[in-house]
Amino acid sequence: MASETVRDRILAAGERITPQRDLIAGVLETAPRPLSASGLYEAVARLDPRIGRATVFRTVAALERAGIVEQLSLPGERSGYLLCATVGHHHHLVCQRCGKVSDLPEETVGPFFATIESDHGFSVDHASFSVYGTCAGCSARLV
Amino acid sequence: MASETVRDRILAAGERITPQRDLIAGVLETAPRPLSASGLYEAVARLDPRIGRATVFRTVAALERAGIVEQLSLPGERSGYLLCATVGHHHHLVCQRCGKVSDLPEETVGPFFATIESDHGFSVDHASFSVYGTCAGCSARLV
DNA sequence: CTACATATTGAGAGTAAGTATCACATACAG
DNA sequence: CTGTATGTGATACTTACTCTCAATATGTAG
Ligand SMILES: [Zn+2]
Ligand SMILES: [Zn+2]
Ligand SMILES: [Zn+2]
Ligand SMILES: [Zn+2]
Repeated sequence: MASETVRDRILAAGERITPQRDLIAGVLETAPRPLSASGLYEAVARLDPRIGRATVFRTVAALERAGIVEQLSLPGERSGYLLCATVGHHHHLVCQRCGKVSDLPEETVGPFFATIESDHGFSVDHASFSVYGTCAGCSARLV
Repeated sequence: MASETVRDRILAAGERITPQRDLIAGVLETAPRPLSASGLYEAVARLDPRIGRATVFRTVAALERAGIVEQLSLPGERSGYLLCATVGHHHHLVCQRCGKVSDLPEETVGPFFATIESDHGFSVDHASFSVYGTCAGCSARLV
């Protein structure tokens, strides 16, 4: 089901489906946490060594265009590629203990942007950020 | 004065002062907007062509350790290096029209993090983000 | 002021991410 | 089924760092 959904989302975005895209989306879909460029390339190459490096990056770009993949980037760290269940641009909570990434819903972020607009006269077009910390599950386990 | 202040901040952080660090900090200090890796390196090399590439990056790292420089990074864009007046880790509003970067004060960000903690049980350690949009000055000019 | 331990520098090689090119292959609309 | 727009793989290239190491400079202790 999930696999079909990703396929559908790719098609719905007007992007073509190819075996390579299917495979790469599958790798991202089953990864428990964001994959680095090399991690993704290696995982893909393990399943099909014929896939070229460029295809991996082009596919990630296509999946980003389709709103299926988000790229996380943090200063001083390698960026990570992440397949998101949430449709459209959004933000993330990244647990530094278990690596789990959860989507930050609009209703949490909206009021923050509203504050920025009212307090600073700054009209927000776009933001891309991830918040790092400890998730509820890991906090519970630490008690 | 500002130059002395940066020097003092470097020393206060337990980092050594060298002519190269002084020069690089000066370039960052006078830049009207964040400099890319190559932009910074070229600007520095113009003032002293003997400075090595590695020294530029090592100096930026030292200035980051001293809390003087922040690195902005956004998926799909080259990262930018920025000398901040605000001491300590903080966040930025980046105007997409004039390039101006302003510091986002803690009182704007704090309640947002508090919401994340209360709504998601996620305890925030660290976040690094920049919000892109149009600053008050540019908005006024557009009326 | 001098000497010394320790940190920093510059040159240059090395690594990793990502892009460009182009001949060949394939998805999919008609 | 066919044609064309699009995607693919090999490979070379670019950009952004990082590493190494001998030479040098810094700041401190005497
Ligand atoms: Zn997501
Ligand atoms: Zn966790
Ligand atoms: Zn700042
Ligand atoms: Zn502006």
